[in-house]
Amino acid sequence: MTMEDGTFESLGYCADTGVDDDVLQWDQRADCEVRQILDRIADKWSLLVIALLDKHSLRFTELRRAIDGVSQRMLARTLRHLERDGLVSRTVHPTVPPRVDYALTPMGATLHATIRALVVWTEEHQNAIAAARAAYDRRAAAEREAAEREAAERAAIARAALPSRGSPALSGQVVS
Amino acid sequence: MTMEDGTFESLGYCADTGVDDDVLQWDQRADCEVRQILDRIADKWSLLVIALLDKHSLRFTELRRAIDGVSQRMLARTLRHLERDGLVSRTVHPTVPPRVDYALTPMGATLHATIRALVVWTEEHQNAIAAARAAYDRRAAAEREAAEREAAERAAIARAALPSRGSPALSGQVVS
DNA sequence: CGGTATCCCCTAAGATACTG
DNA sequence: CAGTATCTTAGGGGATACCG
Repeated sequence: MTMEDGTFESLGYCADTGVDDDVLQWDQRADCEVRQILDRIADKWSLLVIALLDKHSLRFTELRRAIDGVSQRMLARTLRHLERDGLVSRTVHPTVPPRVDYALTPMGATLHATIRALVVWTEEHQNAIAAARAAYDRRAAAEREAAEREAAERAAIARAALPSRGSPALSGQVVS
Repeated sequence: MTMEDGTFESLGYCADTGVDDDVLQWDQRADCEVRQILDRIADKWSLLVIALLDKHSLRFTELRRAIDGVSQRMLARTLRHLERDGLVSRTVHPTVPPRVDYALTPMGATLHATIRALVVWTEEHQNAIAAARAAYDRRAAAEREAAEREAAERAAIARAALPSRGSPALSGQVVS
């Protein structure tokens, strides 16, 4: 059985609260349906599959080869999910070497357009993001270094203040 | 140390291949930067944070309360990531009860707009998706049932064909 | 208040092997 | 070829405890 499904018992259906523009409402809804659908769409492989299928339909192995890095299991899983969601269609040709073609449904095609916008955003900002990361890391490194220097200094002071002989009977050894 | 980071050693930088429209190129790039950024954006909490911060800046605990379900650890992690990527800014007020405000950077704001498009898509299609899922599940259930009926029939036939006594010495029991 | 560090569990996803 | 079944592992993410 197992079914490896989920989706059903997660985050019980929360009735749509009408067309409310409030952002708080947005994330409320995000918690119910949007979140889940988005997670599926944006998962590791779905995007790639949708991207590839936008040009023309492909068979299983063609997708497998095109994606490079996806395991058989993950590709099958991804395709079944997308099929279940009505985003890709699966047509089996009962030939001798079995042939299965995957294609985008009309709905899948509209999703592709939307996703494309996100990808474009990412492409446009990837340099800015890389720069921000570099800056952040530089700052973090500087801070860490400063902290270490300070710690060393403190240790030196402690050493100087202590009597030449080591531990005075109990407690206090090197001090952290 | 641990740092719990990653990001660095994953998927070495792949130089941008110019502005090529080919879809194959798209997913190639998706494998390098887009994929990773998208994963961050679409992760369990980032979306919510960005959504909330779009209205006005918030402090840590305000976000914590607003999101409901997020652990301290995850919220902190998410915020660090978003800060590192230059999507949210973190300003510390050195008051007696320390106060830290988080806000969207300009880049974060543009991302919000883009994400919003995706959310709108999801909202517009969630009914269609739900319907597709229901249809798929119905089909699957029907198929499974049919398979079970067939199996039962086959078992009945096997039982009838077999002599009243059980396994004939070696091999062939129920036959697959 | 605003975090970081630690432990620990559980699921997602890769590798492998088998089936129709 | 087009999958499913099984095993195993990395890391996402919660709970808890402690620092500044």
